[in-house]
Amino acid sequence: MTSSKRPPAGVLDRGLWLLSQFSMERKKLPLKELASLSGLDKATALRLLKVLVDWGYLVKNADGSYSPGPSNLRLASIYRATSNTITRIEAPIARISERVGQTTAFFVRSGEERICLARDHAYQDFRYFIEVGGSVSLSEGGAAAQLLMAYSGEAGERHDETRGRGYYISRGERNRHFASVAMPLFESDGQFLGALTITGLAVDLPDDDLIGFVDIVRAEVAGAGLSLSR
Amino acid sequence: MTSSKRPPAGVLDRGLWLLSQFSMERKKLPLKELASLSGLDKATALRLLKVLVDWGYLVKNADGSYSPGPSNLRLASIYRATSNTITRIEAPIARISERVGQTTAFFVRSGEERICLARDHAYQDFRYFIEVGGSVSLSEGGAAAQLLMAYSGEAGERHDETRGRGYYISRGERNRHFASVAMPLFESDGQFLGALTITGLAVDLPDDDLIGFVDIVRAEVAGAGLSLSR
DNA sequence: GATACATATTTCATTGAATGAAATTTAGAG
DNA sequence: CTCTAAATTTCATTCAATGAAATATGTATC
Repeated sequence: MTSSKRPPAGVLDRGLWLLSQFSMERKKLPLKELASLSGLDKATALRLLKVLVDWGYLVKNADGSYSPGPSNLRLASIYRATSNTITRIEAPIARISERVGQTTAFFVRSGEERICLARDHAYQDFRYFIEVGGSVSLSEGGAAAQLLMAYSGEAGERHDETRGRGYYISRGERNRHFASVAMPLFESDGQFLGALTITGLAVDLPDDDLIGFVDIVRAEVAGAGLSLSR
Repeated sequence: MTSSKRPPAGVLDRGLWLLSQFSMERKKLPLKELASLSGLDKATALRLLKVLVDWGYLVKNADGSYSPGPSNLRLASIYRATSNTITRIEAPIARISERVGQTTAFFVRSGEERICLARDHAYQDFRYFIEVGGSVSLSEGGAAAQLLMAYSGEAGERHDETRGRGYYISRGERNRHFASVAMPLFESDGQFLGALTITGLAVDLPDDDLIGFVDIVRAEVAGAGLSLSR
């Protein structure tokens, strides 16, 4: 298992690059694997890992493998406290999912990933996991990813279309049986914040229904001083 | 405002050192302040900050200041998913706080800090905040901090006593009107996990009550395969 | 309990990335 | 528009980072 990408140059970049190797699918990784996944020499990786463990961003498990550590909770809780977006979006999300009877979630772009900042607590389909903090590569699609790309300056005809339309509908793009509609969310001053999505079983959701959701969302987020266009 | 401590040497250490400057009290910091707090040259700090922003561990606000970014949520959610301690302790915590009618929380040591991994949802006193992810320096006391020091190999008569006693009671140590009892939590194989604390208004909680809580906790955590001694 | 294999850790001479003082630019206040 | 403070860029010097090789540790296998 060799690395898919070349490792970055700087030491701090390399440390964070190591952290980026962890995911919900790869929660625990031994040195060997971290070295090969990251493309770093194992001695180099080992030195960086020591530092990350010292600071609590990773922990070294009894079996010698590494996994994310408690310091991440610390920063996450500060992040949550500063992000007024999260606090403001939670109430609208609850009302939207109530009204449409489907899963509602909010995503932001971070680098080449999309991260879930909030989701409703009501509709948990075991076939379709969305966790707060969960992230997937933008290239792995989904409505949220397409929308985030379109509204964060990505060029291309497909993205032009999305921007013109003001929403993006996907059917089975990321998860075979599901359909989603994603909408851009803007601060009152016009700043782009992220993507709000409504997802449910494809068989329950013809395109017309998904398009109809847009108006519901527009109405609900307005109460929090947010809008779907600049 | 000059730095209290000398900055570490390695680049990765320095990057994480910068991250450690943020806290619930200092959620947003401009370059100037980060440089002086960390003791790093502002050019050096700026370069490191760029990297941290690129990876989403910090965000640069409109006013030029920095604060923790969404990538921390990503790692925090992986951490939460790997930490079976958190999942196992949540149910006992809920039952304990129910039985004793006070705030119950669980803390681990990370470096020179104590981080809250879990707390009950029942007793939220606005004068006594404990947030999941919240952290304070071990030196700033509190029962949890004293207990974590005693059980993570710290030397000293005070810590010997705590280890001998098997719990630590504080009255107004960290927060004037409150009293707490902290107990060590062990994995079934004897591994020390962290400190479980029960906190409430000092006037409601004579020492005898606090000591009585120990047996309740012992009984409740046993159900999750945890114990209060090796 | 000895042997072999795989993974983790340490070492150290070489190299190139990190450094920070100074110069320059940008932004806000008056 | 001018002044001041903060942010950013530059670049010659230096010191921390590097990684190949040697060594150690752990764990299956016979």
